Amino acid sequence: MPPETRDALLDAAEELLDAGGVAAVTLREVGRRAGVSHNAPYKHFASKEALLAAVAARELLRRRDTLAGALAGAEPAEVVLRDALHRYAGWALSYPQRFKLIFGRWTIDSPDLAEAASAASAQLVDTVRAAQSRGTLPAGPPDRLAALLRAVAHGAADLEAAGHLSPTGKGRADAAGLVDDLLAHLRPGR
Amino acid sequence: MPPETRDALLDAAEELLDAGGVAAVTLREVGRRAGVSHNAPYKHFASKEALLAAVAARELLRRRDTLAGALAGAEPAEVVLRDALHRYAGWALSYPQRFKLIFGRWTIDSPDLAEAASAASAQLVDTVRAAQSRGTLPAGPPDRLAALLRAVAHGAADLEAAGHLSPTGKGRADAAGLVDDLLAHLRPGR
DNA sequence: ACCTGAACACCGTTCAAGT
DNA sequence: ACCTGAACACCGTTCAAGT
Repeated sequence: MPPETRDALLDAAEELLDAGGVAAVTLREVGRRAGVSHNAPYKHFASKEALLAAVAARELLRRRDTLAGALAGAEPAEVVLRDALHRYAGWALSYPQRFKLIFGRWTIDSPDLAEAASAASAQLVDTVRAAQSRGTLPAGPPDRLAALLRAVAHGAADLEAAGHLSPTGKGRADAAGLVDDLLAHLRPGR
Repeated sequence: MPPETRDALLDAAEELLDAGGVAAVTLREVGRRAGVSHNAPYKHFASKEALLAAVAARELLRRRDTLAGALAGAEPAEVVLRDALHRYAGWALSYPQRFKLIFGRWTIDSPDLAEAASAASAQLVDTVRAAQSRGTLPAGPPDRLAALLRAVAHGAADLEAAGHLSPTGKGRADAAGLVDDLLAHLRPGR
């Protein structure tokens, strides 16, 4: 285990991010919490922006792994798919600051990250294809269908996190419910 | 016209926001651009956060007006609806920083804003209801259907802005296309 | 290779004045 | 009522050293 300060810095940054948003993560406070000088971070990250990118990268890789686990399940494709979309929305609502960090500035051009993202995306497309051949999703290009499903999960979670989902109580919708609505509308033969 | 410095400050803040994101809007630079001392903003806004909230508020009210215009069109409901959703996504992609500001921190609890948001939402629901009675949208609670449509437009635009929409070229999707896909899937009788 | 302390330019906010 | 200038505490980043 070479650099253990590096992990301590990442942990401290993530903690500050979760607690107070990106504005609260301060290089100096990160150093303080990691027990090093206000200036040691520069030996591990080129800048504050680079530290934030590393936090985002770590979280994205974690997400990729849990998605892979969910999609590898033995259940029918439509169940696995619904579960994965619910998890996506649940994650966004549980860690809104990480969610916003990751999608707020996709200047993260590291090849591992791009690869992680496209691997996750490919897995989702595979599951969509499986559901299509089971007749639980309509025909059509599976990648567009996957993008549509993901857009709903993403948008509904973002709107719910921002409090923009029907604040008035009548037909109250939450992100998971909207995902279910879409899946129901997509079910063929009705 | 009472306070014309106030508008100058809002304009300067918006300019900085569009150019460099929320991190680039600095109270001192805002003052500089507005031709006042680094400190005059405090006579018009309680804090930097309050200035940003006012920028978000102004943009939200503008949006409400253009949405109202689009929804008041004489065309068939499904055309008006499609147009409004396309405009929503187009706005998000044209002004990503304003979009992120507005949905990034919905602590904007001013009553005018809440009212503007819910008025816009009600108009969208009305259009959905009209499309339903024309038979171009499936039955079901119109507010949930409206939330679903908005979630797709919102999520697809956010993902496209972040570069997360199928970076690989095959079944390439953009926000407007995903909105169209959803409307096509929702068309009853097929 | 990793860390420290001083230093610089910048920022948000407050305060005592000015008109 | 609106604005200014000095001041304070804080921050990102750089630099010259230390081990």
